[in-house]
Amino acid sequence: MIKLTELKAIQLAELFSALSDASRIRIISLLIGDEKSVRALADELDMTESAVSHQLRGLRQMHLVRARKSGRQVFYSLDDDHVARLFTLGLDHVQHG
Amino acid sequence: MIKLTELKAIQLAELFSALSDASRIRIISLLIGDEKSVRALADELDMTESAVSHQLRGLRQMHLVRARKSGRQVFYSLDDDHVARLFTLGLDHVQHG
DNA sequence: ATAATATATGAATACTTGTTCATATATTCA
DNA sequence: TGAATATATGAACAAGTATTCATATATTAT
Repeated sequence: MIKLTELKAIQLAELFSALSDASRIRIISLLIGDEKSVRALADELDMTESAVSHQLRGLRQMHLVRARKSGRQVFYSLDDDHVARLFTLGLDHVQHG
Repeated sequence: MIKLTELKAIQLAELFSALSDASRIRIISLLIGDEKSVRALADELDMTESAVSHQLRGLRQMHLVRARKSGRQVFYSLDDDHVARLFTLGLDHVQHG
């Protein structure tokens, strides 16, 4: 048993919420290893740039991705290695589930 | 970049969805290390047994918890160690975020 | 300055989800 | 058998969410 404050429980739930959508999961899978522009992501995901941009905002707010602006493009990458680790650990669970 | 089928993306999102609610996070935090009955969980969480039971069903379906019936009680525990690892990895991210 | 391109944002809508309440099932005890 | 206890389930409602569409901001090129 791990003692959690209500605040930490909410923050943890918010973190996992950020990963709880297939579009965001696919965005993260594309960002593992390199950075990509919004348009590149939208093309590969077959989503509108607007939808991708909305999702990226959520990921940014949870510090899962970071943005780097270059000219008129914005390149997104994973914010830290926790993200890829959560991703691959989750994938493990799904595969041996 | 990790190549994901759409099915796997959906399954991963479903896994994280199962962890995306503060009540379920608190349930899991209570189950790390030991098993607990539905009533014990409900008491500690200050939730109705019905609400806890509904949540446990979702966790069971995602293979995050398992049920052991003993008499008229049902004792729940974490299904495998992936769960606790996802939990503590998430907690890490929240704390050093 | 104007046009074109890349991204972000607000509002609206359709869809999903967590809880409550009432009820059902299962088990034990008298 | 009948009463009591523990858990599960279905329906319903409120609250949250992902996408679309229209529009806004920012940057570059002419």
